[in-house]
Amino acid sequence: MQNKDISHIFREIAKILELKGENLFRIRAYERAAQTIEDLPESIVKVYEEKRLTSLPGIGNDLAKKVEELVTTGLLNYYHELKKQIPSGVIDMLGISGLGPKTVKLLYDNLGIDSIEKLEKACRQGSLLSLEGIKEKTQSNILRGVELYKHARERIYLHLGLDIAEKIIKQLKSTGLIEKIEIAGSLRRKKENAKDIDILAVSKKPSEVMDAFTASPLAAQVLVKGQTKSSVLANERNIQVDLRIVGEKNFGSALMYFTGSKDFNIKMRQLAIKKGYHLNEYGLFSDKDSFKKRTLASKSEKEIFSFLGMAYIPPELREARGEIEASLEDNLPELVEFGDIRGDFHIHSDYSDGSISLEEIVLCAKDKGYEYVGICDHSQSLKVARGLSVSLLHKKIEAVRMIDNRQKNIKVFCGSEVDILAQGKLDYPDSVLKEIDFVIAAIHSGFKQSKQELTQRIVRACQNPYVRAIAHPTGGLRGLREPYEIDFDEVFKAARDYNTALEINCHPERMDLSDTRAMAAQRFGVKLILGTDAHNAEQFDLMAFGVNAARRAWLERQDVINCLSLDELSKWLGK
DNA sequence: GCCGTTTTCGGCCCGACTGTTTTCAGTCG
Repeated sequence: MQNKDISHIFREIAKILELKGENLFRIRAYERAAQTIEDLPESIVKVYEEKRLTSLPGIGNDLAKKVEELVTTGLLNYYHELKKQIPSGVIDMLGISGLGPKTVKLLYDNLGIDSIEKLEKACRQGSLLSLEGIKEKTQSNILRGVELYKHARERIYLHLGLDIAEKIIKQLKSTGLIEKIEIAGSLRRKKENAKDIDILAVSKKPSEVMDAFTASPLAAQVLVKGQTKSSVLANERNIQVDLRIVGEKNFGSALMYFTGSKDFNIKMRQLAIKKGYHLNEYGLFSDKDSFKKRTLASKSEKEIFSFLGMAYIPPELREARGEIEASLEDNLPELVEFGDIRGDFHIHSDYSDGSISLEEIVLCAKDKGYEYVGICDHSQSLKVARGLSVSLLHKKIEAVRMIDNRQKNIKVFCGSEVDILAQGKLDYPDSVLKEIDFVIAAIHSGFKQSKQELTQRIVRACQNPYVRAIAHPTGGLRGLREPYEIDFDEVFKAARDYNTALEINCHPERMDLSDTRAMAAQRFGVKLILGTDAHNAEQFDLMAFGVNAARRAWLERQDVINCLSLDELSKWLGK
């Protein structure tokens, strides 16, 4: 039973309870617990075994018992009973935008609609009009929701989301109606993927901006259009874009609200209440009553945090994972910044499957202002990526040495991304490994092995005296291949004890370790290393996304190998 | 169902937009 299985079951329970019209706060308790378990950087089974379940936020006695039942029996009787009451197709209908529990229940109870297919048919036949409170407009909106559902929009990578957002911002600015505009939402928090794009702007003519936005050539479809808030589907990737207009004096509070996360907002508002204030997107107020209230802060986020006695919380941390408490105690981490990065290690040259030469790599690294660069090509077994035979590796070592000798302002290391073979042996013998400056070990085969076998392979690699890091430790390819299962405690322990770094692979399809895993690793005492896995010149830019993930993982400079000075790095390489 | 520096009971974030109403419920973020 994995964390994601249990969080899935809790979410399903929440949906069924919604359909049954249960107490909203009870429903939210299940959703909150699901989120806690999903974000949990360690195995819920371990938390259960160590009797720490009720110490998790949002998990009390009752939910702890349910987790226990799931962990020990693999089943949950309560869930089983609930599922009997509502067909699964009815639960699926909740996934349709604009269709909530009340309407779904109405459709199911009165028309027996228990699947999205039946819903679509009923809309087309006009059957919904027989119901009280549903007229032509609602029916066509539901049908539109069904259409959108069928062309399911997936979450998009951060870099693509930022790209689309920039285009829209550029277009809006060109209207001349905008005084100030910023990306908010999960993109501002630098979350690795986004389900929508949130933009906040200041304008004296909000309704004209709304007209321009909804009529934009970049918008394929208008979902909602109001005085100060509109949503469209972008013609690129069909992603939803929300635009909100506020006054200059509310910009800070609106930016905070619109940046989220949702859980962060809830906690902030609760904190404001506890201190006797009232917080919403228009500001921090002395009182909820609109006649008595005075504005305490609203213009900038800093002002609001400061009035609440808090240190400024960078957007990347705003996930309700303890940052509010840390901020109140003035105990926030000093997050690593892009400017702290002094080099990149995980780069492939045209010796194996990269498209750039050694010389070009050095130029790219200099261009980034790096002090050092490691060139890692694949090892001999990885034939598909033209892994280097021992003799070719020797040639490459020679070539790198020659280039390095010619450099004044940058140190060039010869590295290798060495396969961890099925039994945990490395793809070059130690006698060869010791000639390489930087060995990063990786699993590229045998993904189907058991959790124990995969864990042992990585542990053995960590223990090898020549291995300095483990590349993409969980092996997932987003949307393509599920990560393999490993025992993180064991891997973290080996990495810490043998001073082997774990990579945050910056490639958007990898992002491995993820932010929450990297956070867990750091708390275990493991060092992290950022690697772009660049195979061409453009991919050097992916480092920024690794820094984003590192910041979301609460990492400071001393946690990240790429921040070491050349001297410190050389010492570390010597293990 | 959770949770506690006002509380072990009685709260639980809050406002915009929509459609169907004639003051509001449902949905969303």
